Amino acid sequence: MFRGVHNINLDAKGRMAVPARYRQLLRECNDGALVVTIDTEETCLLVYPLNEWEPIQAKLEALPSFNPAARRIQRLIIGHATDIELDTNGRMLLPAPLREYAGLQKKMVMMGQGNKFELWDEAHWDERRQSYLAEIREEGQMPDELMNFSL
Amino acid sequence: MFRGVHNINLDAKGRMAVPARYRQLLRECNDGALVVTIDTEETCLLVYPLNEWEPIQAKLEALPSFNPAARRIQRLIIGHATDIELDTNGRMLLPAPLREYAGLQKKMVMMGQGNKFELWDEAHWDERRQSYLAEIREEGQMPDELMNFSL
DNA sequence: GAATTTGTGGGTAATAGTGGGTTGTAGTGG
DNA sequence: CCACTACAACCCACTATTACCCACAAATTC
Repeated sequence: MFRGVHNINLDAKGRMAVPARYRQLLRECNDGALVVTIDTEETCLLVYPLNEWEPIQAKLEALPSFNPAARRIQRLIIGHATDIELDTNGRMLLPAPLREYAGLQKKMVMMGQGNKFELWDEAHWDERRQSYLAEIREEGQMPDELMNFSL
Repeated sequence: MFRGVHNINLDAKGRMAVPARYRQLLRECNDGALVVTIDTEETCLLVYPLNEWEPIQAKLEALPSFNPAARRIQRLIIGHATDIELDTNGRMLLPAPLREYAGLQKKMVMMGQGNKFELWDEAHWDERRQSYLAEIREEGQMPDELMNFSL
Protein backbone atom coordinates (compact mmCIF):
# COMPACT_ATOMS: atom_id res chain seq x y z
CA MET A 1 0.00 0.00 0.00
CA PHE A 2 2.30 2.80 1.14
CA ARG A 3 5.99 2.96 0.38
CA GLY A 4 8.80 5.34 -0.46
CA VAL A 5 10.67 8.24 1.18
CA HIS A 6 10.03 11.94 0.94
CA ASN A 7 11.88 14.84 2.46
CA ILE A 8 9.29 17.17 3.92
CA ASN A 9 9.46 20.53 5.61
CA LEU A 10 7.42 21.41 8.62
CA ASP A 11 6.26 25.03 8.54
CA ALA A 12 6.17 27.44 11.46
CA LYS A 13 2.65 26.34 12.37
CA GLY A 14 3.59 22.67 12.55
CA ARG A 15 1.94 21.75 9.28
CA MET A 16 3.38 19.39 6.68
CA ALA A 17 2.36 19.07 3.04
CA VAL A 18 1.47 15.46 2.25
CA PRO A 19 3.07 14.52 -1.08
CA ALA A 20 0.48 14.85 -3.81
CA ARG A 21 0.80 11.22 -4.86
CA TYR A 22 -0.63 10.07 -1.53
CA ARG A 23 -3.35 12.65 -1.15
CA GLN A 24 -5.79 11.14 -3.55
CA LEU A 25 -5.28 7.71 -2.02
CA LEU A 26 -5.90 9.05 1.48
CA ARG A 27 -8.93 11.02 0.48
CA GLU A 28 -10.49 8.07 -1.28
CA CYS A 29 -10.32 5.54 1.50
CA ASN A 30 -11.38 7.72 4.44
CA ASP A 31 -12.09 11.17 3.20
CA GLY A 32 -8.65 12.08 4.52
CA ALA A 33 -9.28 10.93 8.09
CA LEU A 34 -6.03 9.87 9.74
CA VAL A 35 -4.71 8.84 13.13
CA VAL A 36 -1.21 9.78 14.33
CA THR A 37 0.46 8.13 17.27
CA ILE A 38 3.94 7.42 18.58
CA ASP A 39 6.20 4.48 17.83
CA THR A 40 7.29 3.01 21.14
CA GLU A 41 10.49 1.41 19.83
CA GLU A 42 11.85 4.36 17.90
CA THR A 43 11.40 8.06 18.38
CA CYS A 44 9.21 8.55 15.35
CA LEU A 45 5.50 8.99 14.66
CA LEU A 46 3.11 6.64 12.91
CA VAL A 47 0.30 7.86 10.68
CA TYR A 48 -2.56 5.49 9.82
CA PRO A 49 -5.58 5.94 7.60
CA LEU A 50 -8.53 5.67 9.97
CA ASN A 51 -9.73 2.32 8.63
CA GLU A 52 -6.27 0.80 9.16
CA TRP A 53 -6.06 2.17 12.66
CA GLU A 54 -9.39 0.96 13.98
CA PRO A 55 -8.62 -2.78 14.07
CA ILE A 56 -5.29 -1.99 15.71
CA GLN A 57 -6.95 -0.07 18.49
CA ALA A 58 -9.51 -2.83 18.89
CA LYS A 59 -6.76 -5.42 19.28
CA LEU A 60 -4.91 -3.25 21.79
CA GLU A 61 -8.06 -2.78 23.82
CA ALA A 62 -8.62 -6.52 23.87
CA LEU A 63 -5.33 -7.13 25.67
CA PRO A 64 -5.67 -8.28 29.29
CA SER A 65 -5.73 -5.07 31.28
CA PHE A 66 -4.30 -6.58 34.46
CA ASN A 67 -1.09 -7.29 32.59
CA PRO A 68 1.29 -4.40 33.32
CA ALA A 69 3.07 -4.62 29.97
CA ALA A 70 -0.24 -4.51 28.14
CA ARG A 71 -1.40 -1.52 30.17
CA ARG A 72 1.82 0.29 29.35
CA ILE A 73 1.42 -0.28 25.64
CA GLN A 74 -2.23 0.74 25.74
CA ARG A 75 -1.45 3.94 27.60
CA LEU A 76 1.36 4.87 25.27
CA ILE A 77 -0.14 3.96 21.93
CA ILE A 78 -3.84 4.60 22.37
CA GLY A 79 -3.05 7.50 24.66
CA HIS A 80 -1.06 9.32 22.00
CA ALA A 81 -3.30 8.44 19.09
CA THR A 82 -4.77 11.65 17.71
CA ASP A 83 -7.30 12.11 14.91
CA ILE A 84 -6.26 14.51 12.22
CA GLU A 85 -7.42 15.43 8.73
CA LEU A 86 -5.93 16.85 5.61
CA ASP A 87 -6.72 20.55 5.25
CA THR A 88 -7.92 22.08 2.00
CA ASN A 89 -4.32 22.37 0.77
CA GLY A 90 -3.51 18.72 1.43
CA ARG A 91 -1.50 19.49 4.54
CA MET A 92 -1.78 17.96 7.98
CA LEU A 93 -1.26 19.72 11.27
CA LEU A 94 0.81 17.63 13.65
CA PRO A 95 -0.16 18.06 17.30
CA ALA A 96 2.57 19.81 19.31
CA PRO A 97 3.01 17.01 21.90
CA LEU A 98 3.67 14.46 19.19
CA ARG A 99 6.04 16.73 17.30
CA GLU A 100 7.91 17.16 20.50
CA TYR A 101 8.07 13.40 21.17
CA ALA A 102 9.65 12.72 17.81
CA GLY A 103 11.94 15.75 17.99
CA LEU A 104 10.51 17.11 14.77
CA GLN A 105 12.04 20.41 13.71
CA LYS A 106 11.80 21.86 10.25
CA LYS A 107 13.34 19.09 8.19
CA MET A 108 11.67 15.73 8.44
CA VAL A 109 11.31 12.47 6.53
CA MET A 110 8.04 10.76 5.65
CA MET A 111 8.32 7.08 4.87
CA GLY A 112 5.69 4.66 3.61
CA GLN A 113 5.55 1.40 5.59
CA GLY A 114 2.76 -0.72 4.16
CA ASN A 115 -0.41 0.17 6.03
CA LYS A 116 1.04 3.33 7.59
CA PHE A 117 3.54 6.16 7.28
CA GLU A 118 6.41 6.93 9.58
CA LEU A 119 7.56 10.46 10.35
CA TRP A 120 11.13 11.06 11.44
CA ASP A 121 13.29 14.05 12.18
CA GLU A 122 15.63 14.10 9.20
CA ALA A 123 18.92 14.09 11.07
CA HIS A 124 17.67 11.37 13.38
CA TRP A 125 16.59 9.15 10.51
CA ASP A 126 19.90 9.55 8.68
CA GLU A 127 21.72 8.46 11.77
CA ARG A 128 19.34 5.56 12.37
CA ARG A 129 19.59 4.41 8.78
CA GLN A 130 23.36 4.35 9.07
CA SER A 131 23.20 2.12 12.07
CA TYR A 132 20.61 -0.19 10.49
CA LEU A 133 22.84 -0.64 7.47
CA ALA A 134 25.89 -1.20 9.61
CA GLU A 135 24.06 -3.86 11.63
CA ILE A 136 22.84 -5.68 8.56
CA ARG A 137 26.28 -5.74 7.01
CA GLU A 138 28.16 -6.68 10.12
CA GLU A 139 25.92 -9.41 11.43
CA GLY A 140 26.95 -12.43 9.44
CA GLN A 141 23.79 -13.99 10.76
CA MET A 142 20.31 -13.19 9.54
CA PRO A 143 17.27 -14.43 11.37
CA ASP A 144 15.89 -17.66 9.95
CA GLU A 145 12.89 -15.95 8.43
CA LEU A 146 15.19 -13.90 6.27
CA MET A 147 17.86 -16.43 5.36
CA ASN A 148 15.97 -17.90 2.46
CA PHE A 149 14.38 -14.70 1.39
CA SER A 150 15.13 -13.69 -2.16
CA LEU A 151 14.62 -10.17 -3.35
CA MET B 1 14.00 -12.11 -17.80
CA PHE B 2 16.49 -9.23 -17.52
CA ARG B 3 20.20 -9.53 -18.11
CA GLY B 4 23.18 -7.62 -19.47
CA VAL B 5 25.08 -4.44 -18.62
CA HIS B 6 24.67 -0.96 -20.02
CA ASN B 7 26.62 2.19 -19.39
CA ILE B 8 24.11 4.95 -18.86
CA ASN B 9 24.39 8.68 -18.28
CA LEU B 10 22.29 10.56 -15.81
CA ASP B 11 21.34 14.03 -17.02
CA ALA B 12 21.29 17.20 -14.96
CA LYS B 13 17.71 16.56 -13.86
CA GLY B 14 18.47 13.08 -12.55
CA ARG B 15 16.87 11.27 -15.48
CA MET B 16 18.26 8.18 -17.16
CA ALA B 17 17.32 6.81 -20.56
CA VAL B 18 16.26 3.17 -20.28
CA PRO B 19 17.90 1.18 -23.10
CA ALA B 20 15.43 0.80 -25.92
CA ARG B 21 15.47 -2.98 -25.83
CA TYR B 22 13.91 -3.00 -22.36
CA ARG B 23 11.37 -0.26 -22.89
CA GLN B 24 8.87 -2.27 -24.83
CA LEU B 25 9.13 -5.12 -22.34
CA LEU B 26 8.54 -2.77 -19.41
CA ARG B 27 5.65 -1.03 -21.07
CA GLU B 28 3.93 -4.28 -21.93
CA CYS B 29 3.88 -5.87 -18.52
CA ASN B 30 2.95 -2.86 -16.39
CA ASP B 31 2.44 0.10 -18.60
CA GLY B 32 5.93 1.17 -17.53
CA ALA B 33 5.17 1.17 -13.79
CA LEU B 34 8.33 0.48 -11.80
CA VAL B 35 9.50 0.47 -8.21
CA VAL B 36 13.03 1.54 -7.23
CA THR B 37 14.52 0.78 -3.85
CA ILE B 38 17.92 0.39 -2.21
CA ASP B 39 20.04 -2.71 -1.88
CA THR B 40 20.95 -3.09 1.78
CA GLU B 41 24.11 -5.09 1.23
CA GLU B 42 25.66 -2.93 -1.45
CA THR B 43 25.33 0.74 -2.21
CA CYS B 44 23.29 0.30 -5.36
CA LEU B 45 19.65 0.61 -6.33
CA LEU B 46 17.20 -2.08 -7.41
CA VAL B 47 14.52 -1.47 -10.04
CA TYR B 48 11.54 -3.84 -10.26
CA PRO B 49 8.60 -3.93 -12.63
CA LEU B 50 5.58 -3.31 -10.41
CA ASN B 51 4.22 -6.84 -10.74
CA GLU B 52 7.56 -8.30 -9.61
CA TRP B 53 7.74 -5.94 -6.67
CA GLU B 54 4.31 -6.48 -5.17
CA PRO B 55 4.83 -10.03 -3.91
CA ILE B 56 8.15 -8.95 -2.41
CA GLN B 57 6.53 -6.17 -0.44
CA ALA B 58 3.79 -8.55 0.67
CA LYS B 59 6.39 -11.04 1.93
CA LEU B 60 8.32 -8.31 3.73
CA GLU B 61 5.19 -7.03 5.41
CA ALA B 62 4.35 -10.51 6.59
CA LEU B 63 7.58 -10.75 8.61
CA PRO B 64 7.06 -10.59 12.39
CA SER B 65 7.24 -6.92 13.30
CA PHE B 66 8.54 -7.50 16.81
CA ASN B 67 11.69 -9.04 15.34
CA PRO B 68 14.30 -6.24 15.24
CA ALA B 69 16.15 -7.58 12.21
CA ALA B 70 12.90 -7.86 10.29
CA ARG B 71 11.89 -4.33 11.27
CA ARG B 72 15.20 -3.01 10.03
CA ILE B 73 14.82 -4.68 6.69
CA GLN B 74 11.24 -3.49 6.32
CA ARG B 75 12.13 0.08 7.16
CA LEU B 76 15.02 0.14 4.76
CA ILE B 77 13.54 -1.69 1.81
CA ILE B 78 9.85 -0.77 1.88
CA GLY B 79 10.77 2.65 3.23
CA HIS B 80 12.92 3.45 0.24
CA ALA B 81 10.74 1.78 -2.39
CA THR B 82 9.47 4.51 -4.67
CA ASP B 83 7.05 4.21 -7.57
CA ILE B 84 8.26 5.66 -10.82
CA GLU B 85 7.22 5.53 -14.46
CA LEU B 86 8.86 5.85 -17.82
CA ASP B 87 8.28 9.30 -19.31
CA THR B 88 7.24 9.85 -22.91
CA ASN B 89 10.88 9.56 -24.01
CA GLY B 90 11.48 6.25 -22.25
CA ARG B 91 13.46 7.84 -19.43
CA MET B 92 12.99 7.45 -15.71
CA LEU B 93 13.53 10.12 -13.07
CA LEU B 94 15.41 8.73 -10.10
CA PRO B 95 14.33 10.30 -6.80
CA ALA B 96 17.05 12.46 -5.26
CA PRO B 97 17.25 10.56 -1.94
CA LEU B 98 17.91 7.30 -3.76
CA ARG B 99 20.47 8.80 -6.13
CA GLU B 100 22.23 10.11 -3.12
CA TYR B 101 22.21 6.73 -1.37
CA ALA B 102 23.87 4.99 -4.29
CA GLY B 103 26.28 7.86 -4.93
CA LEU B 104 25.04 8.21 -8.48
CA GLN B 105 26.72 10.97 -10.44
CA LYS B 106 26.68 11.25 -14.19
CA LYS B 107 28.14 7.91 -15.21
CA MET B 108 26.32 4.85 -14.02
CA VAL B 109 25.85 1.19 -14.84
CA MET B 110 22.52 -0.56 -15.31
CA MET B 111 22.62 -4.30 -14.93
CA GLY B 112 19.93 -6.89 -15.55
CA GLN B 113 19.52 -9.37 -12.68
CA GLY B 114 16.64 -11.66 -13.53
CA ASN B 115 13.47 -10.14 -12.13
CA LYS B 116 15.08 -6.71 -11.57
CA PHE B 117 17.74 -4.25 -12.62
CA GLU B 118 20.58 -2.95 -10.53
CA LEU B 119 21.90 0.61 -10.81
CA TRP B 120 25.47 1.37 -9.76
CA ASP B 121 27.72 4.36 -9.86
CA GLU B 122 30.17 3.39 -12.61
CA ALA B 123 33.38 3.83 -10.65
CA HIS B 124 31.93 2.02 -7.68
CA TRP B 125 30.84 -0.93 -9.78
CA ASP B 126 34.25 -1.28 -11.45
CA GLU B 127 35.88 -1.43 -8.08
CA ARG B 128 33.32 -3.87 -6.71
CA ARG B 129 33.64 -6.14 -9.70
CA GLN B 130 37.39 -6.28 -9.17
CA SER B 131 36.95 -7.35 -5.59
CA TYR B 132 34.31 -9.96 -6.47
CA LEU B 133 36.67 -11.53 -8.97
CA ALA B 134 39.54 -11.44 -6.53
CA GLU B 135 37.45 -13.10 -3.84
CA ILE B 136 36.33 -15.90 -6.10
CA ARG B 137 39.88 -16.65 -7.21
CA GLU B 138 41.42 -16.49 -3.78
CA GLU B 139 38.87 -18.57 -1.93
CA GLY B 140 39.69 -22.09 -3.00
CA GLN B 141 36.42 -23.18 -1.48
CA MET B 142 32.97 -22.71 -2.94
CA PRO B 143 29.90 -22.96 -0.71
CA ASP B 144 28.11 -26.33 -0.96
CA GLU B 145 25.20 -24.92 -2.92
CA LEU B 146 27.61 -24.03 -5.69
CA MET B 147 29.93 -27.04 -5.68
CA ASN B 148 27.84 -29.17 -7.99
CA PHE B 149 26.81 -26.31 -10.20
CA SER B 150 27.83 -26.70 -13.80
CA LEU B 151 28.07 -23.75 -16.14
C1' DG C 1 25.45 7.36 -47.20
C1' DA C 2 20.57 8.07 -46.28
C1' DA C 3 16.95 7.01 -43.16
C1' DT C 4 15.33 5.63 -38.92
C1' DT C 5 15.76 4.87 -34.27
C1' DT C 6 17.85 6.08 -29.86
C1' DG C 7 19.88 9.25 -26.61
C1' DT C 8 20.33 14.15 -24.81
C1' DG C 9 19.36 18.77 -23.59
C1' DG C 10 16.68 22.25 -22.25
C1' DG C 11 12.13 25.47 -22.51
C1' DT C 12 7.46 25.84 -20.91
C1' DA C 13 3.18 25.07 -18.84
C1' DA C 14 1.03 22.89 -15.16
C1' DT C 15 1.20 21.28 -10.62
C1' DA C 16 2.84 20.97 -6.01
C1' DG C 17 4.84 23.14 -1.93
C1' DT C 18 5.30 27.24 1.11
C1' DG C 19 4.27 31.25 3.75
C1' DG C 20 1.46 34.12 5.90
C1' DG C 21 -3.18 37.01 6.68
C1' DT C 22 -7.90 36.63 8.22
C1' DT C 23 -11.79 34.74 10.30
C1' DG C 24 -14.03 31.72 13.34
C1' DT C 25 -14.23 28.86 17.34
C1' DA C 26 -13.02 26.99 21.58
C1' DG C 27 -10.83 27.53 25.84
C1' DT C 28 -9.65 30.61 29.99
C1' DG C 29 -10.31 33.93 33.44
C1' DG C 30 -12.58 37.59 35.45
C1' DC D 1 -22.07 35.29 31.36
C1' DC D 2 -19.09 38.03 28.90
C1' DA D 3 -14.46 39.42 27.31
C1' DC D 4 -10.15 38.08 25.92
C1' DT D 5 -6.75 35.01 24.20
C1' DA D 6 -4.95 31.26 21.63
C1' DC D 7 -5.20 28.19 18.35
C1' DA D 8 -6.87 26.10 14.20
C1' DA D 9 -9.21 26.20 9.57
C1' DC D 10 -9.44 28.46 5.46
C1' DC D 11 -7.96 31.24 1.86
C1' DC D 12 -4.97 33.46 -1.27
C1' DA D 13 -0.62 34.56 -3.37
C1' DC D 14 4.03 33.38 -4.40
C1' DT D 15 7.83 30.10 -5.42
C1' DA D 16 9.79 25.80 -6.71
C1' DT D 17 9.52 21.61 -8.92
C1' DT D 18 8.03 18.39 -12.08
C1' DA D 19 6.04 16.46 -16.27
C1' DC D 20 5.61 17.23 -20.87
C1' DC D 21 7.06 18.57 -25.19
C1' DC D 22 10.01 19.62 -28.91
C1' DA D 23 14.26 19.81 -31.28
C1' DC D 24 18.75 18.34 -32.07
C1' DA D 25 22.75 14.99 -31.90
C1' DA D 26 24.43 10.45 -32.11
C1' DA D 27 24.29 6.04 -33.37
C1' DT D 28 22.27 2.07 -36.03
C1' DT D 29 20.39 -0.01 -39.77
C1' DC D 30 19.33 -0.66 -44.39
